[in-house]
Amino acid sequence: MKKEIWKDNPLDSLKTAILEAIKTAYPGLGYEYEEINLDIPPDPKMGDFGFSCFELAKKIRDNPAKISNNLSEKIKPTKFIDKVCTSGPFLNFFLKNEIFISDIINHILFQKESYGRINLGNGKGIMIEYSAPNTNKPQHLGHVRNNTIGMALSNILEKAGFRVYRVNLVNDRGIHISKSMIAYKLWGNGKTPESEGKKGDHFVGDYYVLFEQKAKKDPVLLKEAQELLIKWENGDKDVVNLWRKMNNWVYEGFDETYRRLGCKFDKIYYESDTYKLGKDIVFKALKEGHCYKDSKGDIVIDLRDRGLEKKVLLRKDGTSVYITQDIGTTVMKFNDFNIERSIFVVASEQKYHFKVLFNVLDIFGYEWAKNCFHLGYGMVYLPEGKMKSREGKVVDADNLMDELHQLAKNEIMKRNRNIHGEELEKIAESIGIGAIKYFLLKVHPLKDIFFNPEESISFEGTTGPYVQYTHARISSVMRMGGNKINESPDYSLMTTPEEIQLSKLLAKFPDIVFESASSYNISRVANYLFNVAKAFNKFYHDHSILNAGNKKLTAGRVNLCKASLIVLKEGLKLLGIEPLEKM
RNA sequence: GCGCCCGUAGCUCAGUUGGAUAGAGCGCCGGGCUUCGAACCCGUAGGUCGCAGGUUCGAGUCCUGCCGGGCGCACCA
Repeated sequence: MKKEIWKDNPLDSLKTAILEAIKTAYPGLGYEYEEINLDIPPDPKMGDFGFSCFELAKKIRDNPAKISNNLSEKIKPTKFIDKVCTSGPFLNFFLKNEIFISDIINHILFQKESYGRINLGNGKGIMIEYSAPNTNKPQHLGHVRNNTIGMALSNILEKAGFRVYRVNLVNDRGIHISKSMIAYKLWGNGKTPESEGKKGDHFVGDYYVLFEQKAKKDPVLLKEAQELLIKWENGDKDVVNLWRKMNNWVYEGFDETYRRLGCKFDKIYYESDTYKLGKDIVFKALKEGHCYKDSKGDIVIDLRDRGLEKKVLLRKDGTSVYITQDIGTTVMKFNDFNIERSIFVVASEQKYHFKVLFNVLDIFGYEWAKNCFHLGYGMVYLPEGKMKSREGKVVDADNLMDELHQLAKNEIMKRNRNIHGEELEKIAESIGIGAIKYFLLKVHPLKDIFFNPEESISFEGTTGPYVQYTHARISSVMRMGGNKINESPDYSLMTTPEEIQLSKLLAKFPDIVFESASSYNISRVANYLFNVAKAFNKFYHDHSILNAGNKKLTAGRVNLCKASLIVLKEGLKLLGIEPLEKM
């Protein structure tokens, strides 16, 4: 972490002043810029920003209160710092508000959409694999969480200065695919998604569910599915053709779901392609002695000295297992792209699998194996428990989006906002999908989510629509006259707690991007945006902007609105939620 | 049984990487639109941070042990 990362941070001069005071007071002490962390004191009466001296006390082996006192004498008021005072071990700063406000607003208005960009990544390549659907069923709420996290993380890392590559890995082969194929062969009667007027992934998914129902009573069906899989592996023409036809139906369905969610990929990997490379690599590793053939004939690797178990890498009949394909895919990723790090966004239930995978790759001699990271997010549960595709017990992604679209539409019409026709549909879509995304993103990715359809997604409080509403509200003020202000602002007139609080929060945006990107915690951005929106709404409620009674004050407040608009817009874009001008 | 994750207000969640008096939203009760968007704002009530120890100036946060919930531990992907 080098200083250049923070170049864009408006609080830079405060941090620099503290560092210089430390260097003057304690020469030779190795204290670094990035160790300086600013707090916000519990009460504004105590100061605008604070620095605690406990860390220093540890290094110097002295009383933190004494250090704080000592430092306070070394820091003189600057154009920026009004007053320094101590409160025990805390060194508190009062800023010259008009300078602070004018600095931060000017900074944001100058930076525009690049405000918040930091240099954490320094242009380094990073890959994010997300979504990874199976081609035997439509996507459900769990996939939506995955897609939403994957997109947001990609955007945030991009903002943090990484070169991000988004990829998908489609699980298009295996016994589960054979099951829907068998069901279609037996009961499909030549129907197609077109003939039934159904989305392709739903059409295929119905046969998968049908198979599971029938297979309960007729075990022969499972055998048929297994035989079909072997035929597929042997390249049987009819089987491969049917496989291709049904997968294409599914892809057409997925395209529609991805379009609505806004999923974009630089490349899509198919396991039907990558498993072959995986096999080659395992055979090579066998020759090199990294793994061995056990008494049954399976190729096995022994990971017990790494605290793991033995793991089969290839079946005795030469067919691949799950990990074989992932070995191939991961090697292919590092061959295809110039990346330093590879992130796998996959549900946390697969934690062990990835631990094994990364260890195997490490043993095989790939130095980049230590740069693979599994971002395992928590499960999504329904009130009745875990979602189960094979029983059809899921919250379907497409239905959910339709439902929220409709709810949003009702809300708009209730407010009678002169929004009609195509525009109404477009805005309802943005709000509905924004609500879903925000609902999933505001929770820490590691935590499980319990989804209650009746109460989970609302349009009030800590929600996507609340943030979007604030954005639309500011946009409206701009339309109503904000954009036509020519007067130059006088920031010394902006002295209220609401104006100061909002400005302080806007100044935190680059810090939030940093924290979110370095910990892969997308919920930080979501919660920060809520705080910004809340601070804006409070400010808006308490103070008049266009009718402030003083043109220079109006100009200042309009600029504060513009700066807030930029932060909200950039923040929403990071989350993959569309900022709206009207709603 | 073994391994990993999670326990914070009635419910859903934050908690700036160990810092000042633990915060929001929803819900309940009450208040605020002839004035820039009320999908908004304000107030009241609500807590043994699962329990018990430990580490230190300081623990919701770190270590240990319990309790409760989840997820893994296949030639399924």
